[in-house]
Amino acid sequence: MTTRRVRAKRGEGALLREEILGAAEELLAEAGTEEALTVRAVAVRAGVSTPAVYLHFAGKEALVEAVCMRVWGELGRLFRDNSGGDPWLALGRCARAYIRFALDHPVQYRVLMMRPSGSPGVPPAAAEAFGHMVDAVSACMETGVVAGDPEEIALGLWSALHGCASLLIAQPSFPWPDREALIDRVVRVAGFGTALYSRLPRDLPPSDELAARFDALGAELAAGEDQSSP
Amino acid sequence: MTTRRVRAKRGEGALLREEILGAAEELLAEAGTEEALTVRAVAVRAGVSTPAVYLHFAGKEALVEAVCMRVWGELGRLFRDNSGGDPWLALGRCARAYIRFALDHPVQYRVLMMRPSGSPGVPPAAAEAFGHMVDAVSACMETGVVAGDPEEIALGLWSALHGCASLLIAQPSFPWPDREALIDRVVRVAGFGTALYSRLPRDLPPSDELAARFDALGAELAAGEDQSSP
DNA sequence: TCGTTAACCTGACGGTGTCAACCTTCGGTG
DNA sequence: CACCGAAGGTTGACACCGTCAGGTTAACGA
Repeated sequence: MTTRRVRAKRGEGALLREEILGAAEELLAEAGTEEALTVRAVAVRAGVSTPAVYLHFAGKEALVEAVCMRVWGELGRLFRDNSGGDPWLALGRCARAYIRFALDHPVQYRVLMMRPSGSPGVPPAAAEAFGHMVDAVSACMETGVVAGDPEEIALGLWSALHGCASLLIAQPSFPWPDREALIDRVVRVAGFGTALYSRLPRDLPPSDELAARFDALGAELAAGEDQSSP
Repeated sequence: MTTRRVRAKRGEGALLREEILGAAEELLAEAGTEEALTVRAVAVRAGVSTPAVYLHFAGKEALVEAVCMRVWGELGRLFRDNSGGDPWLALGRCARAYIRFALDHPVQYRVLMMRPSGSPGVPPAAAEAFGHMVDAVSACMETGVVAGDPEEIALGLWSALHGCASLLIAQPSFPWPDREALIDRVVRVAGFGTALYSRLPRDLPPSDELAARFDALGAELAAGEDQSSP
C-alpha cells in the first residue's frame, strides 16, 4: 500500500501541484504513452485521492501538457549554450542540440509536436522551438552568405530537423543503419540547404544538367573540405 | 434511431468487414483523432452490435490500423505514376507526391507514422514509404551524379519530407506563411541535398570559408538556373 | 424436416475521466 | 478559550469506454 500524503499547510496548497507533476512525469516515462497514463495512477503515486488532481489541473489533457512543457525550458538553455562564436558553426551545433533534445525526451516531444493541437492558437512549444531556429538563422544572415526571409528559411531547417527527430522517435523498430550518422547527415544537408537557399535553382534540373553543374560544384566543395579537415 | 443492418447471408460474413471499415473511416475523418473514435460508434454506424466488430478485428487498435492501411496503397500508385522520365525530375515529383499524400490523408498519416509503433518489427507503412524513396534514389544514382548507399541517402530525403508533412499536419494552427512555398522549398533543398550528398563537406564550415566557397558556387548554380528557366 | 453452423446479439465486467457534495483541519477573530 | 470561515482535500457516484462469455437467429445441406 502507498503512504498517504500529509495534508499541506495553509497557503501551501500549490505544493501538491509540483508533486503531481513529478508523479505524472515518472509515470509518463514508464508508460511511454500519454494514453497509458492514468489520472488515478498519478494520484496514487502522489499519495492523494484522484479528484485532488483536478484541484490543480483542468483535466488530464492539461496535466499531460504541463508535464511536457516542464522540460521544454531545457531546449532554450541548449540553444543559448550553443549560440556563441561563428554563426554557421553555431547553427550546426544548435541543430544537433535540437535533435538530441528530442531524443532525450521522446515522450514529451511526441506529445507536444506530433499531435493535433488540442487548443486553438499556436502551441507554445512549437512557437518557442521555431523562435530559436529563426534566431540561429538570423545570425547566419549577417554573415552575408545567405539572403531571404529568416522565418521562411528557418521553416525549412526546422522541418528537416523535426523530420529526423520524429522519425527516430516514432519508428524505433525501424532498422536504422546508424542513428548518429543519420543525424549528422540531416544536420549537414539541412545546414547547407539553409546556406544555399537563395542560390538554389527553383527546382531539380534533369540529370544531364545536374551532372554538368555538379562537376565544377563538387570540385569547389571538395577543395574547401580538404583545407578545413586537416 | 439508426436502421439495423440485415444479417448477411451464409458465406458472405466478410461483407460486414468492409462495412465496418467504411464506417470507421468516416468516423475517423469526422473525429480527427483515433482516441475520439469509438468502437461503439463504429458499430452503430454500421448498423450492428458492438461486439460484432470483434468478429473481424482483434481490437480497436487493429481496426484503426486496418482503416489507415486501406488508403496506403494510394501512395504506391502515386510513386509509380511519377516515376517515369528523368530520374531527378522524377525524384522531385515523387517528393511532392509524398507530402501531398500525407496532407490528403492527415489522420491516417499521423496514426501510421507519428505513433510509438505498437507492434514490434518494422511497421509496413513505414517500410513501404521508405522502399519507394530508395527506389527513386537508386534510379538517380545511375545518372552518376551522386554516389553512396541508396538506403542511407534515402533516409535523409525521407526524413526531410516527413518533417515537412508532419509539421504541417500536427501544427495546423501555426502561422504558416505559405504551405505550397514551404513544400517547394523543402523538396528543392532535400533534392539538392540528396544530389550533393557525397560532395558535401563533413560539417558546416565557419562563415568566412563558407562565403569564399559560395561565391564561386553561387555563380555556378545561378548560371545553370538561367539556362534552365527561360 | 432437421440439425449444423455461420452470423450475430445480450448482458456484463473492469477500468477510465470527471463531477457534486461532503468532510477536516488550520488560522485568525471575538 | 470558543468559534467560524475557508483552504485543502475525500467519498461516492455517473457516464462512457474496450472487451468477452454465452446465448440467439437464420441460412443451407442432407
